[in-house]
Amino acid sequence: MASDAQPTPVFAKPVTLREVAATAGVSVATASKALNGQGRMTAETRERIRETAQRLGFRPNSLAQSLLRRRSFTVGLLTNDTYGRFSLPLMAGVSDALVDAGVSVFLCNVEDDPRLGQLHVDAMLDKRVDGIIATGKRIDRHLPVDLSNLGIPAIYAFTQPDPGAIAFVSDDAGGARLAVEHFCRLGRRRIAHVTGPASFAVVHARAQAYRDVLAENGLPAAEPLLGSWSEAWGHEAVGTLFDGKREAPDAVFCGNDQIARGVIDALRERGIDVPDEVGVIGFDNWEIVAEATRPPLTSVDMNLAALGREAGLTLLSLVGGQPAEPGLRKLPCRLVVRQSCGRPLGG
Amino acid sequence: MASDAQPTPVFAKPVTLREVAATAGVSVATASKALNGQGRMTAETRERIRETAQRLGFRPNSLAQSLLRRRSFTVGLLTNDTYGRFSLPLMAGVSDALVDAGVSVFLCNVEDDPRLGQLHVDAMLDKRVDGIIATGKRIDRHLPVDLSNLGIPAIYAFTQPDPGAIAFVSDDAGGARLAVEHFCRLGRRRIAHVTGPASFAVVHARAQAYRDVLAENGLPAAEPLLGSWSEAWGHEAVGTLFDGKREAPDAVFCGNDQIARGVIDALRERGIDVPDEVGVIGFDNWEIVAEATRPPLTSVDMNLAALGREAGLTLLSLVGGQPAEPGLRKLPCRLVVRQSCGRPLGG
DNA sequence: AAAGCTTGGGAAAAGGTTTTCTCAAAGGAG
DNA sequence: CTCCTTTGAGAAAACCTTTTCCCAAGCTTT
Repeated sequence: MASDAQPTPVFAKPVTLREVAATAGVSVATASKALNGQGRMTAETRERIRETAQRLGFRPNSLAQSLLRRRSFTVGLLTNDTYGRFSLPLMAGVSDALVDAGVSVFLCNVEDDPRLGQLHVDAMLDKRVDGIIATGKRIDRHLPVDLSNLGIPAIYAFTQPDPGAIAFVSDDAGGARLAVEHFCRLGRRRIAHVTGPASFAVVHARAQAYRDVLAENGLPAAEPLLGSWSEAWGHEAVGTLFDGKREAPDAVFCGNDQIARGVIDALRERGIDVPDEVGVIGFDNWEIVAEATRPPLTSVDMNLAALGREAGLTLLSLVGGQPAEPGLRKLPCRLVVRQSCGRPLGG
Repeated sequence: MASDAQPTPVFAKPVTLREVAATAGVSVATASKALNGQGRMTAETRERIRETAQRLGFRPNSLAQSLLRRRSFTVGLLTNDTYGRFSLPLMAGVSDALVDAGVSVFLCNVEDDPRLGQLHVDAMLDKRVDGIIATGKRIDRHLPVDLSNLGIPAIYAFTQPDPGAIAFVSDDAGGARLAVEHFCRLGRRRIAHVTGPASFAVVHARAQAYRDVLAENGLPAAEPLLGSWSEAWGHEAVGTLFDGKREAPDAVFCGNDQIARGVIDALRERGIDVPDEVGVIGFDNWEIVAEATRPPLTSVDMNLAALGREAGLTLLSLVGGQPAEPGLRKLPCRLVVRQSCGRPLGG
């Protein structure tokens, strides 16, 4: 073995099947079949070839295999979520679903730039990805790419799909129900809703669910307070809710964890106890925020990893030729209970 | 099989060079040369072939090209930073550096699981990536993978490298200097340092720089307060700093933005004004936190995108056969000034 | 007019693997 | 002893592109 004598890292050529075959004294065809458990040969021959491949450190060239099989065992993941707040859990789920099938993931950040999007989509197509998953940071906006008529399957996850496509999204209304119903169960009667801007579809979906649950429970529905997704807005909204002109709420359901954080901070500044006087629930379950609030924040988790997992598995079956019904699939959220809601009132 | 009568979109076979050649009435060799600007032929022939390729929507099969060129134009990015706090800016930089060279990035999250690491490294090797970049969430910990003797170049960025490898890291001492010198320039005299646990190498590097700058400026150095990276610790540390037994600081340099956030909140609770009475600087410039603090937080930015860019470019030159000196390359940090330090005192 | 050069384009190999044929030898049946 | 079947393994095509060599025709030079 000459490879012992290299001082600087010399990048050795990988060993090929041809070399394995030559070393084992068989043809490449036989070697291939031996390693893949195909064909017929004596157990002794098969074992000898396997042992040789092992010893030489042979690994089949995936490029050659892909060329032949017309499948690259790669998929592209497109995102415009630069900070990865939503992308990363989702990506982890996708990757988790695919790694067992030997499929790797190209991550492409397209920002909101159609040129960059086209660039990356072209690169994916050139590399013959088996499929594409598009993901974003909000459900009601389309990525700056056109994924129709690409010749390969595309799946949308947590982003606005093309018509006729398959998309996985979180069930925002369901998530909101979880939160408000939780408040109801705990005996809260005056539940407020502080959320993001009206330009977001989820704001309306969640607000409607909020109203529905209150109606179902015979509770008064205050008009949701729309603002921005920021801590500052949560802080400010408390000023509106507790201005003394109206009956103060005993629970606040917030559109995201940052708003909830702002709400909790503002309540503390006013000397209002959380959770004893007012319960607070957030949305997104952004752990690093939810766990840092005092008290730790109960929050709705969108199960993005599971969403990614489902998207990955569905893409896989699509690539495998299985037909799949187009349409929007809503995946349930779950409520992560921490300490910002307390125990049942008067219970 | 019901899949014969396609209800779902049929995925058409991509058009090959052979088809382009046949359509244009030339050989594949000529077609290839025409499209790559190689070989000699009449301008008319070349143009006809180009036009045909265009019309048919031909795109060269990257797999076949890679097989021939023995370069896949892909690299693997390994990370254990699940939340992507550090990985994503870094990844954006890597991607940015590589996209122009037509190189795509496989993102692999290996958690801290050696088995998962091996799985992903094997997958990368099978897919014949041209190189690998390893990145993590702290500089003094090694990823659970062995990247030596892989036969392809590997670069480390923001993680502990193997000996003899090339690594890019942030200059933490330099970053700390920036922060403390900024305080000095503003006329702060009693500068405290609240930072993370002693188990982190960066804690010591920054603390030493903190002491050095104070010594250089003839200022008293208090012992740095070591704790966790959390808001809660920042909050708690204020209790220690402002216990009345010692002279209260007029500036706090924090080990990260969350600590700084905790410090600022605690100061507000005590009625101590930031920045008038006490200036605060954070580390990491995690914008979503830094901009949400009141007042917005001045923070040291590690330039992770630039780090990723450098790592990407270096890997590219390594892949291209250029030699490169092994060793640790420290890239400078920069101070992002917001409003938590105020203007020069008495200025 | 013969020899050499240029021009335009094609044949074929290479890259590494899988799969379908094909074939020789050995064994069994009649 | 001949014919057929099974067994074990190899040859070659296929996947798609690039590149090196090669060749024929037309042109120039002497």
